[in-house]
This record gives sequence, structure tokens and C-alpha cells, in this order.
Amino acid sequence: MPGIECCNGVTMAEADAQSRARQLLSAAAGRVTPARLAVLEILLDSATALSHHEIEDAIERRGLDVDRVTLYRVLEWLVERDLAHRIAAEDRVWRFNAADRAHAGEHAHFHCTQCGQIVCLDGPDSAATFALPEGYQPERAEITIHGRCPRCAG
Amino acid sequence: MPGIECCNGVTMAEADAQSRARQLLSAAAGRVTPARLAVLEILLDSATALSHHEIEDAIERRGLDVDRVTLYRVLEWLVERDLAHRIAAEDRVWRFNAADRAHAGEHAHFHCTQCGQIVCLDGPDSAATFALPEGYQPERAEITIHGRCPRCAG
DNA sequence: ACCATCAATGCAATCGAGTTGCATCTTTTA
DNA sequence: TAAAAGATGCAACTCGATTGCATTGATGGT
Ligand SMILES: [Mn+2]
Ligand SMILES: [Mn+2]
Ligand SMILES: [Zn+2]
Ligand SMILES: [Zn+2]
Repeated sequence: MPGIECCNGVTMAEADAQSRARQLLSAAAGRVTPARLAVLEILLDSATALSHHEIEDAIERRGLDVDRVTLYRVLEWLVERDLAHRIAAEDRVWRFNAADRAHAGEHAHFHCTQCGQIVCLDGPDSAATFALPEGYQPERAEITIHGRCPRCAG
Repeated sequence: MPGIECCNGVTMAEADAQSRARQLLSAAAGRVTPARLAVLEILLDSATALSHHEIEDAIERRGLDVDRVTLYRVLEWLVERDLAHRIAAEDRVWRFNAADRAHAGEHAHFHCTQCGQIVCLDGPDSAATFALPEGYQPERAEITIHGRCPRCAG
């Protein structure tokens, strides 16, 4: 739990996320509900992509109670409005990130094979040019680097 | 269904696959069973990566009957022995390829967003060097190009 | 402030890919 | 050909995710 304590056990990072979440939700056409606020705040506050379960736990830790189906629908809603983005991992579990942490367009991901964490990498970097066979029309590249995160490599 | 007809409605490609499958299975330590033969033949005969369901259908088309659990276990067995390799797609369904079609080591995949087919791409190509943040230790890159296959782009 | 509207929620049931336990059958080896 | 190891079939199960439907609640207009 990083960040300097602010008040009521809420860190400054969380306070930032709170106001930003409210602002982002107001901007998007749709209702501002406790569930949407909490989920977006949690995503904004996290450096790593979070699974449905991890978000559920974070919600509980805030003393809130959101039905798991509602959580699925909130996440779907956020993704549709580009407030979050969804990552398919090899364990067949979706993970979510606040979209602003993920740089606007394409970006790669890093997956730690030890702790399982997934983080967004800045920029598409050396935009690999792939020699595709004749006739294949590329639209986007999905790139995941597997390895060890700083914490696990240390 | 590509390939020149050979006999009994079996194409030459399938005949090739049959002998190659038998040969590969004998080489690997383990029993040569009808299920393993059929599955490996089907994988060898396919240009695209096949889902569990697609393999099941192909087995039925051959007049064979293999339990779905057995199919899962056969696929697992083939992957463990590097006779096949497994691809995680965004629809959370595993797809399989005969390993010899996939070049030995790392290789990228192409996913057609229209027909859903997944094919292995030759070589890792311009092995993109990613500018990872400090401390991240890359081990392998997983690359999928999304776009239109020749058939769907035409 | 109040209400009416309709989007959002909760709950139970359901789906679908994949897994596990165990009894039975087959391949292989001696 | 028989024993032993290994593979298969079946039923039950796990788990992430989805659907249907009745109820609740956020919001805009009064
Ligand atoms: Mn991302
Ligand atoms: Mn491949
Ligand atoms: Zn790690
Ligand atoms: Zn296609």
C-alpha cells in the first residue's frame, strides 16, 4: 500500500484517484454510481493490471460490497468507454487497467512468470516490422514480454 | 479440404501426415494409440491452429470417437513432448499446432479478426528489442499480429 | 424537494472450457 | 500369453464469465 497517508487512512494517491475517477466518469455519458467510482479509483491507483478477484478484494477492503456480476458489468462498461482496458493472459483470466495508465494507443505488456503480475509498458517501442506472408494485412500487434519483474529478479 | 485425393477419400497430405504422425509418436517415449495418432495427424494436416472443438469435429469426420477428456489429455501429452504447441487466444480457448509447423523456437502468430483463424508465422523476425524499465528481466516475447488473412482481406 | 424514467444492481441460474477421481480397458514387454 | 504400466471413458466438478429478471436508485425535469 504505497503513498503518503492523507486522512481517514486514505493515501494521497488514492485521493487523487478519487477525484480523477469522478471527473472521468462525469465526462463519460452514463451514471456515476458507487460501484463505478470504486472500480475506477482502484484501477487508477494500481500500477499493475488487476484481475476480477483482485478488484473484488480491493472493493471489500474499502468497506464496500459490490455483487460480482455488477463488477463484471462495471468493467465491461469502463472498457467500452475506453476508461479501462482489458488484457487476456495465459491463465484465461482478464486483467484490467485504467486506460490513462496505458498510453493512448498500442502498448506492450510485461508478465512476470514468478509473481504473475502484469504491467503496461510505455510505448510500442521499436515498432517491429514483421515480414508477413503475401496477402496478410496487419492491423495491430499484441506484444507481451514474459520474464521476471524487478521485485522477483532481485 | 486441400490436397489431391489419394484413396478412400484420404488426401495425399493426410497420408503424409499419417506416416509422419506414426513416426513421431514412435520416436517419443509413450504408447501409440488411435487417439494420439488421429490427433497428431489432424494437427500435422492443418495449416491453422485448431481448437479443442475443431479437433473433436475432425476426429468425428474420420469416423472415430474419442472422449473429450481423452482429447484434452492427448493434447496435453503432445505438448509436453513438444510434438504440439499451445496458443492462448483472446477468446480464452487454447489452440494447437503440430510443433514441426511452428519453427523450433520462438515465433509469432497471426490472428484474423474476421474468420478467427490463427496461423504460425515463420521466424521471430526483427526480434524487437524492447526498452524495458530498469530491473525487468525479459525471457521471451509473445507476439500476435491481429489483422485480416488473405482469404478475408481479398 | 419530488417524481417519473430507465439505467444499474442483486440474485439465481446457466454456460463453457478445462480438470479430477476412479474403474475399466489396451498397449507394451517379458 | 500374462502381467504391469499406461491410456481411456464416464461422471462429477471447478472456475471465470454470462444471462434473465425482478428490484433499486441516479438523474433530469417539474
Ligand atoms: Mn496495458
Ligand atoms: Mn505457433
Ligand atoms: Zn514478479
Ligand atoms: Zn480470415
